Amino acid sequence: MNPTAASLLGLLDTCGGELTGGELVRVAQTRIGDFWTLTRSQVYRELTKLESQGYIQPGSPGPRDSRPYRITRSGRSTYRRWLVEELPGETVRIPILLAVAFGGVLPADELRDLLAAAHAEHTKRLARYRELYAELETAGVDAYSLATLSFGIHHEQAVLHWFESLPPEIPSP
Amino acid sequence: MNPTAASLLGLLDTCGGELTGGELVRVAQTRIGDFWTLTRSQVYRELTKLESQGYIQPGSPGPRDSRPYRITRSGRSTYRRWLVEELPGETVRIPILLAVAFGGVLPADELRDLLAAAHAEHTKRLARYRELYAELETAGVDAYSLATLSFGIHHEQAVLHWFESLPPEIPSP
DNA sequence: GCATTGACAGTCCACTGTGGACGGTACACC
DNA sequence: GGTGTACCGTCCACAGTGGACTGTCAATGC
Repeated sequence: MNPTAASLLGLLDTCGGELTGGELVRVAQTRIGDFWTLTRSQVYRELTKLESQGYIQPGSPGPRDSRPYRITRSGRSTYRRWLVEELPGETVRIPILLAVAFGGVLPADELRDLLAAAHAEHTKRLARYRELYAELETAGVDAYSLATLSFGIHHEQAVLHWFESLPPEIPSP
Repeated sequence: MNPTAASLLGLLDTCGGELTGGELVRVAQTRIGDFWTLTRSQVYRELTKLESQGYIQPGSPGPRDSRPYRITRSGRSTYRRWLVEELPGETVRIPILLAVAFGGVLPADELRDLLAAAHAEHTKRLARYRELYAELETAGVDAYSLATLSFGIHHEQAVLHWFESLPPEIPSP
């Protein structure tokens, strides 16, 4: 079991019915998209494997070759166990830090532009998260969804604080 | 050019000499390991490609088939341009958030244990970063290295704040 | 001296994750 | 009805991960 498979099973488990590959991609985008990416290719590959492992079951085909899947009893217990026993650690890949790490060899104005663009990007993202949070909160969404979104907010705030804490030796906006 | 290739060129550029694959893995671990992972397999694959592209040049072989590489003029200009023009966005993959997102279907005590373990882990990491920061600062390391480490500190602080901000409905330590 | 051992340099492979190209199908709109 | 478009799923090439494996050197102990 890998995280992608587990998240697909999680989505199928918590949707209370059947979802096709395309629907899973969409649902994943809104429900876990901010901290976990599911691409279409990945989703369909995993669905094939999950079916062969008996963790999901296809329902009756819909339009355009769409195949809705439903989680099985064994799929449910497997992914829940995976969540608590085999959860991998987080992986961080932050390209902008590469630019900072090697920033000493870059022209000062280019590094500054780079940092300014990233700063603007994160500012926008934070604003979007906050807005979304307010919406979901008033909509009475469950605490778990709010908690993951709240993580995003904490993260973006930290990034912005970091930008603003850069010492004057580093050309920053 | 991909981020891995760029970071290898960056390391070769800023080391002021030659490095073998093994040395690159080690140097990467200490210099950029906290926000970018380089595995051995990846490093050697990239080195082969970088040499065929003329971005690096092998020096005279050392013991145990070790091949030190030096960056070329074209390698230098290519990766520096990449840094400012083609830097990809950050990718975040945080498995613990999967457990939170689907936490509603988990037994409360299991979720709590999971969160407690993660909290302890991040607390330790933050302490380590802070220690390292103090060391590097007194050692008079350049501002760029301190800045990347500082990012790690901001990130870990944010994660811990998030843990502590979880609402009582979510079983947390 | 020589064998054993262990660390190290690099190779290889299977799997996971990303991104874009592609073909077929249904639906909406004229 | 015919056409465009959005959608469903497939496929492929590349990037990234992790572990198994070979060969080499050096230290250690006999």
